[in-house]
Amino acid sequence: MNSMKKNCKESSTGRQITKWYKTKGRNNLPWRENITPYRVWISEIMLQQTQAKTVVNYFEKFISNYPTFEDFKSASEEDVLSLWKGLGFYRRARNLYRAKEMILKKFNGKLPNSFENLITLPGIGKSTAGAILSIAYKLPYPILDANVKRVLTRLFFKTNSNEKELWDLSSQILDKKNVDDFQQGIMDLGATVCTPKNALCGECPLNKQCISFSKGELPTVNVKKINKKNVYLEFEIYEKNQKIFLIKNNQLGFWDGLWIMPIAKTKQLKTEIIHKLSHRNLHISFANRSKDELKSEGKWFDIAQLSKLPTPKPISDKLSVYVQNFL
DNA sequence: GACTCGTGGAG
DNA sequence: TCTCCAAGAGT
Repeated sequence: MNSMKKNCKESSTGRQITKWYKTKGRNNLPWRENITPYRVWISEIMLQQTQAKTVVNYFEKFISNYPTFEDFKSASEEDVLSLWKGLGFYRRARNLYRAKEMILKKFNGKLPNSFENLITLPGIGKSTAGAILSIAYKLPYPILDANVKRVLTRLFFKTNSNEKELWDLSSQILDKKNVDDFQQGIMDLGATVCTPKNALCGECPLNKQCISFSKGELPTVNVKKINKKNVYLEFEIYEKNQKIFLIKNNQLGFWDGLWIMPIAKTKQLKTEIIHKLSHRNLHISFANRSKDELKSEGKWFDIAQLSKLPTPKPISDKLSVYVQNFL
């Protein structure tokens, strides 16, 4: 009896979110137009751990290259990485390629519409599967991204909440009859109203039932402390006849699959630039070398090719100097 | 279950 | 400048 009452109240919360979304949601996000499973899939992968604003340009560029799954079929891993250049978390791009190959081989070229099949695809976990099922197929599955987590922990005042509890809450408040709008709504609510700092509680449609709001206090969240390591890298620049020599990286433990310059085996700690990764601070320097010293396995690239080549940010920046001079 | 993967926005 | 943190998944 008690749980029935609870469910009733919670699904009304879901309807309030859906209602709020229809007038106050973000209505300028490209993946919300012309919704297809393919477009939802691409956007959801790009949006993992990445703010919507950052994704917009990458999504539009990707879609203009591959408007439909049919167009995407023949893309190579390198093609996908090129379109991912600068977006970060490049494993997503490689997994997107692998997933595409699996869809062709195992699912007859159609993105699955069942949870069990979706999560077998590389790069699609529980939350992304839930988003695809909800938004593309209108099936009531929960999602639990950073926005939903924040909204739920505050709404129900869950201090140091555990994942399972939040997944249960996410399932319970679902507006099953309007899952697509509801899911986008709860994410918008987290992104624009229930923000990490300076939340706009006065504008929140849930403020009357929000425990945190009534307490005038936010639940504590456990913050992971990251021990950042300093890494010193000297890149070797080989140039001849308007060409630059690069190697496909698989040795650093990050930037896998991207093209970089050969790395010098120097013990001298020099720093031209500091590039910050999520878990390391890279102290980077560059050294001009003559091609006689070249020993690495790699390829010479015309300078004209470099702008499209998948390279990590600091390498792209360095190479852009050559591109500028070349033009 | 802790750790790792990138880059940029925002305060 | 510095810190937090983002439509998470894989190992």
